Amino acid sequence: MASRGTTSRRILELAESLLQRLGYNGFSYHHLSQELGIKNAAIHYHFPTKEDLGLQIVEQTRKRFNKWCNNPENRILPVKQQLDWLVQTYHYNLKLGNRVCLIGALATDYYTLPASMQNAVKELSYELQHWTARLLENGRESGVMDFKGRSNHKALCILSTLTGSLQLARLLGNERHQQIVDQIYLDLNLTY
Amino acid sequence: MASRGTTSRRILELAESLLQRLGYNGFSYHHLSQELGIKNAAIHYHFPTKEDLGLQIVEQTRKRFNKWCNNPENRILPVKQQLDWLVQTYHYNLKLGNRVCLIGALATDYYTLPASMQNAVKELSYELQHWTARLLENGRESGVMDFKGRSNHKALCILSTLTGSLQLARLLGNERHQQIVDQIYLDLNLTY
DNA sequence: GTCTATATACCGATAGAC
DNA sequence: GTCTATCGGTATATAGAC
Repeated sequence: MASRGTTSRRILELAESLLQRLGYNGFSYHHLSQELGIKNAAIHYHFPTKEDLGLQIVEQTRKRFNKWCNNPENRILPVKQQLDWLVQTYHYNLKLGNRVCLIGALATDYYTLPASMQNAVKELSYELQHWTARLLENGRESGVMDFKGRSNHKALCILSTLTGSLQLARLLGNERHQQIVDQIYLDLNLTY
Repeated sequence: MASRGTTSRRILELAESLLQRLGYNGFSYHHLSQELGIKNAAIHYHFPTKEDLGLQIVEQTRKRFNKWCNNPENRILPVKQQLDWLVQTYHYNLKLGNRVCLIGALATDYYTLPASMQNAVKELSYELQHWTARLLENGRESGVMDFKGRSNHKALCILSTLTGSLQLARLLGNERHQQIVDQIYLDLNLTY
């Protein structure tokens, strides 16, 4: 199992990258072993099955997200800066090599995933949606931003947009992503 | 090659369904042959390689889209009805069994696709974006809808939202899709 | 146009030496 | 903790009979 050994971390990091670039069914232990300069048996030592590896990728992302959200320093940040952080998280995927977001990658492969991974990515998306809805609700109440309808629906809408944006960027050009983000801010009566 | 023989059409239809449910790397000739009650060699007779099959799926969708857009009966429809048609196209994927849209499915698998498919899906997304931008531009000029910024950016934003929405629906529940669509209409100062 | 049979490659995974 | 070696399964694809 993966704890914090260097090799484990290198495997996990590369696997996350490949998953978001090629999809869950698009990368293999062979890809990993070649690029890391080790044999596939070594990877199986750290992650016995591909399900173990995939699950840890999702759980790692969940922990990263929840850690940021629960950090008191971040919780007291102005609403707009918290939204900026969310948006930068997506933009970071683009910069790292046209990755799509983890949720989008796993959603399109969803019905081929082991149940443990399905449940984990469901949890992640639920937490993300909940946090974003609260953020927007606060933003509207405090007059920082403006939008119609329920904050929960607007949150779902914005998260869908960010998810789709990284995918369209692959087809229509990376500059499209920033244009879409600008439009989101415009629709919220904000400037990025 | 596939023309209009019954078997070819059955293969193409099932392959399209599997592609949008399981991803390009998530379905096989074995899946197809089992469900159609024929042998995988028969499928190779109609579609020699998986690339041939995948390419025809994309080209079929392109033709379907362009045929609708270029139909004079549809071109004279009120702007809102044309937008409704676009939105229903996405909703239809959901009804057919939680399919994601073709563009979303192929975008996440993009870097594992043969070049011919990459080019075809690029073309499709370009045509879709162009048509949607013109639709929104007309809608705003005629006072049917309202939004800030460039119509081209708003079009990209809405298409991203619809793409992501079918994916989030898998994780958060199908009812989320309609909520997201309602929000899109609300943001356009329209009612669905 | 569909079949049986098979070629070839790659996949995830394991046994056992070091 | 990493290696060599290999198993069993499945993938795409083809040859040739019917």
